Amino acid sequence: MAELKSLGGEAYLALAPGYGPSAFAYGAVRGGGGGEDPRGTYPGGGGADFHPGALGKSAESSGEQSGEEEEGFEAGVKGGAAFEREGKLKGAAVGKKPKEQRSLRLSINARERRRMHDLNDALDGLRSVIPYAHSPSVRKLSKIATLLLAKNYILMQAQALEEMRRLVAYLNQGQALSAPLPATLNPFGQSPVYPFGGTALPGCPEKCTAFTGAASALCKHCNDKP
DNA sequence: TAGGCCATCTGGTCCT
DNA sequence: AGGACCAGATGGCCTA
Repeated sequence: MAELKSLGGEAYLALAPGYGPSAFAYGAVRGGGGGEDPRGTYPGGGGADFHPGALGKSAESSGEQSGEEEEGFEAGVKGGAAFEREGKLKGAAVGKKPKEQRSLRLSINARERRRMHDLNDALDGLRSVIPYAHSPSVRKLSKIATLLLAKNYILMQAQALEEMRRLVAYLNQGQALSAPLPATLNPFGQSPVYPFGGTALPGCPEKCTAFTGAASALCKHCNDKP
């Protein structure tokens, strides 16, 4: 659970029942024992999971990797078996020769694989911007956990942004900062602690630079300065 | 061994 | 007709 502390902003970490605790345990417990994801990375996945078993199947059945459609093709363990059982294709393939049907089916399979790989790439991209622990010792977020965390993270950021806007609006009213902010406007507590860890600069009485280190376009005092 | 997660295959549906 | 998208089925791998 240690790595969970590095996540910060715990509000967005609250996952739906069934995913939150399990997701935590997944990352903490499994990752803690572990090292790198033993499953590795699938080819072309851009860092996404690679399933050894899937690789075997993929390498054997994938047109992408074995010379697209055919010859080296071996029916997949499941779908392939079903395909063999069916021995036919519905829809567009109806009326085509078996070899053409097979070629078409393999083409469709390859497209679907690419589509899913693209989807996984996108999920990896999403994981990369979610501030959960990224160390090798932490297990990668599952797909569902990634989506739920992303959703909560977005909500949290939106809420934080709204708080900041209200705070800036309050400061722009020209009221002295020495007076404690109303509770509703001071999410950071009684002391003048600012979200970005900056220190108020003496130049601006409104201390707006404390937030960004630069004069704020939203601060009337900064804007009034020559 | 059960449960979770995942990759792949497949057929159906919708859209261009 | 062909491609994209989707959901169900299947089986492999890993962890508790």
